[in-house]
Amino acid sequence: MAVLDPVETLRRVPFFAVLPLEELRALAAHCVVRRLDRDEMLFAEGDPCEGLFVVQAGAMKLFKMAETGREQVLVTERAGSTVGELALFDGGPFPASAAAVEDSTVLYLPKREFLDLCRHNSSVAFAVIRSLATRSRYLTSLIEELSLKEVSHRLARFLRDRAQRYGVRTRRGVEFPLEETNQEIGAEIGTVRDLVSRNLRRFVDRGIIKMERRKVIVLDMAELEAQVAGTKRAAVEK
Amino acid sequence: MAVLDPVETLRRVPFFAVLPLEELRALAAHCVVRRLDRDEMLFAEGDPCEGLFVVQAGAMKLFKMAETGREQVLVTERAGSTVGELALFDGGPFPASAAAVEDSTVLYLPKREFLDLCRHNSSVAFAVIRSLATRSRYLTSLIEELSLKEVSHRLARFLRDRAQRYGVRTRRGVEFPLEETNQEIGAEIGTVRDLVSRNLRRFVDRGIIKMERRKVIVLDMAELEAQVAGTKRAAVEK
DNA sequence: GGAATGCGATGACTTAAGTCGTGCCTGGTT
DNA sequence: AACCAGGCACGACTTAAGTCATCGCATTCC
Repeated sequence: MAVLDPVETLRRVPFFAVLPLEELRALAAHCVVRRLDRDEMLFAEGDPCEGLFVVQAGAMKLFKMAETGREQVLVTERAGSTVGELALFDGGPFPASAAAVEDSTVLYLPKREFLDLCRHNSSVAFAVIRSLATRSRYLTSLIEELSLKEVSHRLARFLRDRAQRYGVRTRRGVEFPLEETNQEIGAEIGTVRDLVSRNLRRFVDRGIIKMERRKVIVLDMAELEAQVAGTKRAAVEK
Repeated sequence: MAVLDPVETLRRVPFFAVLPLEELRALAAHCVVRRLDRDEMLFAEGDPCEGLFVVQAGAMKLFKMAETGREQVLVTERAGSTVGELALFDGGPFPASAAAVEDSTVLYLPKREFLDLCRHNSSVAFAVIRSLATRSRYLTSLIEELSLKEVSHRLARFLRDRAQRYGVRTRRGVEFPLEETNQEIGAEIGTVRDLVSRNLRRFVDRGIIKMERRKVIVLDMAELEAQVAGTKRAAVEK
């Protein structure tokens, strides 16, 4: 794989995209590249935050972990997304941990340079605001799911999202690969390995999906959507 | 009650506090005051967002509601806090509903004026960024609680927060009023009325707290703290 | 060709969470 | 004083969620 150009990476970040080339170059000059193997930690919850990370290749997950080992993924960021800006802005420690989901590279931009840029360039600041708002909106919907929906609905939503993003329409239905283990899916939708397995099987039994090795085929998209819409019990029709 | 001064209200908002008096006056001139009775809705999830609301008196809750009627409070904002800025920045509809927790008044500032201000005044923009970051941090901790902690721990945290904010140390322990109904507490910590009742009783039985009318007395703060720290089962000592 | 390993499947069980119904206070209203 | 409504208490029950242990199948690694 060719060495990636830091300038191109920065340009993919929504709030740097507005900068002219020479400013991007100046920023890139302050960046340090870091490679991470799969599952390697980028930082841990509680660590002090000294700069901004930009995902250049691969993917990073932001997650909370309980002493029991159970984990909840907050968000997974891919190329062109940033990690750690939250702690950077309010000055506190990282609110969650970050680790590579696959082999990845990230750029590290020291706090100082980034904050100066935000302070002096209002179009960057404004774009940062927009991206923080989008993130808050996402967190809000995660709270809604965890609090008001059951595991099966969260799993249905997860599958539907994958189908929309990576799905290919074939004569059998909408197909997409499922790389992660049940354990990882559990961490994303807020439950454990076992329940992911059981609920997947339930979907298969009901003819909503079909599973082949590391691949899912959605047979009945309408029914999958209906599952997503569900809420906790009592919503059962009378 | 005397009529409140809009300028004073705006000055309490962290990201307006930096403005000189004449700018605050100019902003205030664009504001419309609105009174709400307890439980009156300010806006509903999905409504388009046309401006920013600033709480002047009373308190507004931001919440998600399921068809079953079950509700999850995201955050409660009091005087000097804003409501609705999230949708304003990313241009989407409101991600949650808002209603008055008690009789309240809010200022309404049209989108246009506020966005212009953010775009042209970088110190306001920067302060907005900081407040969005703080809010995200809060949402993150709510997700952690909902996903990784049990109802009793969430209730313990709720009680501890109240004790810290409103508690008065007496010879019996730390006392504070508990205005809300079990229903409302449930909506805040992500459960139903019944479980709040049962878990409160459990704390009373164990001698951690004592309840009198609309008042709570924390008898054993150390134990309450220990409860807050807990996670889901398996963490039980062996 | 095993041996080790990690993951998925699954049945049996335990427990927290949630539901339902009833009855009792308490505070406010007329 | 009598009444009513809202909220709380509580016991009995149901169910989703989670735990545990076992088995089997691929992959990978010597």
